[in-house]
Amino acid sequence: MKQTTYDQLLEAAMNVIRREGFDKASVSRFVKEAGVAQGTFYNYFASKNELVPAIAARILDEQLARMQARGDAETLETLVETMIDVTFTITEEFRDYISFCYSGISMYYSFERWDEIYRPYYDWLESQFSKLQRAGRITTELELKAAVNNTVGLIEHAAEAHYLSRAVTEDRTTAEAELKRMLVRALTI
Amino acid sequence: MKQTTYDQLLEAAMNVIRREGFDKASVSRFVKEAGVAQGTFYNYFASKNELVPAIAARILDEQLARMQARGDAETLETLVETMIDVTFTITEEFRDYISFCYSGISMYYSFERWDEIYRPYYDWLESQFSKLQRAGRITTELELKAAVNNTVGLIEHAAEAHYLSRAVTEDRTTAEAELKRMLVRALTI
Amino acid sequence: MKQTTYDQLLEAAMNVIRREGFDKASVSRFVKEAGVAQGTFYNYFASKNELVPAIAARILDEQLARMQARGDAETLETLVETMIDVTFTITEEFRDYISFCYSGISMYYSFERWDEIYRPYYDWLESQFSKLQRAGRITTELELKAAVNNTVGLIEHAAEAHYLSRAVTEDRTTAEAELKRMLVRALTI
Amino acid sequence: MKQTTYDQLLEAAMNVIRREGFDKASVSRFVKEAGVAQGTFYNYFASKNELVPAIAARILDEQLARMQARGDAETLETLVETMIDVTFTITEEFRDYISFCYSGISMYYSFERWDEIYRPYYDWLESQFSKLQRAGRITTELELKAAVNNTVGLIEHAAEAHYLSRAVTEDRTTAEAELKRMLVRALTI
DNA sequence: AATGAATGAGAGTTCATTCAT
DNA sequence: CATGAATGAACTCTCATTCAT
Repeated sequence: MKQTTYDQLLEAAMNVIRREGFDKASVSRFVKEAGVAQGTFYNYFASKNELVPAIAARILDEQLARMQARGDAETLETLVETMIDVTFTITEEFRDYISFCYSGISMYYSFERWDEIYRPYYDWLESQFSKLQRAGRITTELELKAAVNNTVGLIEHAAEAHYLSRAVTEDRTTAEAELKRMLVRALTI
Repeated sequence: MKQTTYDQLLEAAMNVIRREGFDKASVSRFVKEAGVAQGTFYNYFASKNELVPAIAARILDEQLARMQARGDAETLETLVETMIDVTFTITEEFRDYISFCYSGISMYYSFERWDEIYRPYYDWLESQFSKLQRAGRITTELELKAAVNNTVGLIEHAAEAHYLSRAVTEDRTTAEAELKRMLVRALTI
Repeated sequence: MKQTTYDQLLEAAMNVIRREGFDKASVSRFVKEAGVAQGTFYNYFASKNELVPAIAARILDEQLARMQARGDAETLETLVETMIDVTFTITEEFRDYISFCYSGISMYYSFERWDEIYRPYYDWLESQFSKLQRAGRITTELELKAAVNNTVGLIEHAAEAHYLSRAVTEDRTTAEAELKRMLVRALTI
Repeated sequence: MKQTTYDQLLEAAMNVIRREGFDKASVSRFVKEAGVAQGTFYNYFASKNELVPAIAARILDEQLARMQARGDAETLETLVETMIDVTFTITEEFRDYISFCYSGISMYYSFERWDEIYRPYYDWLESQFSKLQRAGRITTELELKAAVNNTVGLIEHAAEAHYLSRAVTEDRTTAEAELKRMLVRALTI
């Protein structure tokens, strides 16, 4: 099955960014990599900036899909473990794009755009938390939405600290274990 | 007392960013705002990029100074409260520069540069945690460095979610309370 | 009665120019406005430039038709009055296209193209002058073709000064009266 | 004496327009001709469009200077003769720029910009007319400002018809004579 | 230490036009 | 006749940086 021009362009853009870094990321590089004309880019993206949320969405979609693929968790421990594991793996895989997306979105878009992209993930987690709460496996001391927010934020921060910062020296297993312990302590009844 | 040209330039840069946004941030704007010649900039900064860590450091120094000004905390609750309060206030005050710094550093520098800037903050918090641990006020279940890292990350994430994202609708007091409760649950004995 | 694609395109182009100005005048705008495909334009116009004389001709045809609709003038005064009145009205109505036509024709075509478009108008006026001359109502001191040329030019210049320039403050009635007086003085026996 | 960069650029732009026509007129051609860098252009002109009124002003300044160089006219005939002669000569000399200026100004500027450029010329002519009127050599039937406006317009139109249109076949002497006769008839007592 | 004119590569974007369907 | 994706040259303009004064 033939790849669409849109996919060609998105993939090319991601390759360029991975290989040459954010600085060299330019429309002219993208189209050269994709093997299409300069003008073709603008048939698919209104501007260069529109590439940024497109990449971000692709990563988050992938992340959520992997979490959902594991099925609904029976316990808080399992849920937290899944989230941590998938987030760390995704962060490792897509480390080269994550800075790019942060920079790009904060530069060119309001944070509402972030929320829009994160929305499915937040909604899914909220429903998971809600279910566990009804099963008596999560504290009712915490407000649900805030807990969701803080959980996602904490896991992401840890994964980024691990994979984007070279200064963190502990191994992944330790980092994940510490993080899990902290989260379970925070959320358990 | 006369302001040094260096300070003039740094302040001018911050004014431009605050007033005109990240996109308009350029050396030519900075020097116009500072009222000096184009070439003068390069007597003080090796390149435009050097401005980014300079601004980041200025913000983090200010943040740490305010935390330290409150004196050593006797309890975990007090420490967490102080950190949350100061971080939220700083994030509010300097919200316009935070994206700029993230973007700039991730674009032009390795994350080691981040660590270097954060180092005094981490060190201070580690000593605070250590002291509280010895006083039996923090769990010994968690590895100290990881706990420090995760704590800073969680607070920062929450503050940024609150001030940089317009989608979060809860008020500051609620956000802070939820965050504190979660952190204390995670860290307390 | 269904409008032909040609007319749709011409009308669309005129709408775009009127609404969005000369700068936005491009084939892609025209076809979007007309609701046809990009390629369709080239079934009706050899190139974008061909639109310019098409619009110019449409305006001049309309102008001449209105003058002729008033019937043959018996006196110089009546003729001059008719010409002035119609020219001022047309200039007002089509002011948005006049710059476009001037620019476009001078850019892409020789002035012979102008003459070609103006030819029917000149010919008609020459016959009118000739008739009045024979009736002893126009001086024979002036060479006919030159007088025709100068008359058309003077009236057009005045109308454009009135409607395209905001600096002219006199009202239309005054401007027309002064112009008529001047022309009659120049042409009368 | 060394030519300033500004003059180099203006002259280069005029050469390019004369040699290659309006279509090829682009900033990159101008700077190549002037032998300076692309960016240098923007040290002297805020945008490409700013070149247009600059050229227009240069031409009109030259025209007025030549008219004034002939000294104050004693009779209407002399004044009209001078104006016609100078305008025809200037139009011939600068014929290649005149379309460019018309197009450019009408495209990018309000007509107020035209008035601004023409102002010194109008003012001078008004004072000349006024003087001749007091000397009993010009009719008082016509309103002064309108007469000035119409006179300038008529002469310009005739000169442009002569030099920009290839269809006009009469020689310059005849064209000038006809024009003069018409104007004197219109303005004389 | 300060100046600011000059640099020139390269950015994002637009556009008229083509052509296979 | 109509389509619209693809083209790619050309455009204006910005920018960080240099260097003679």
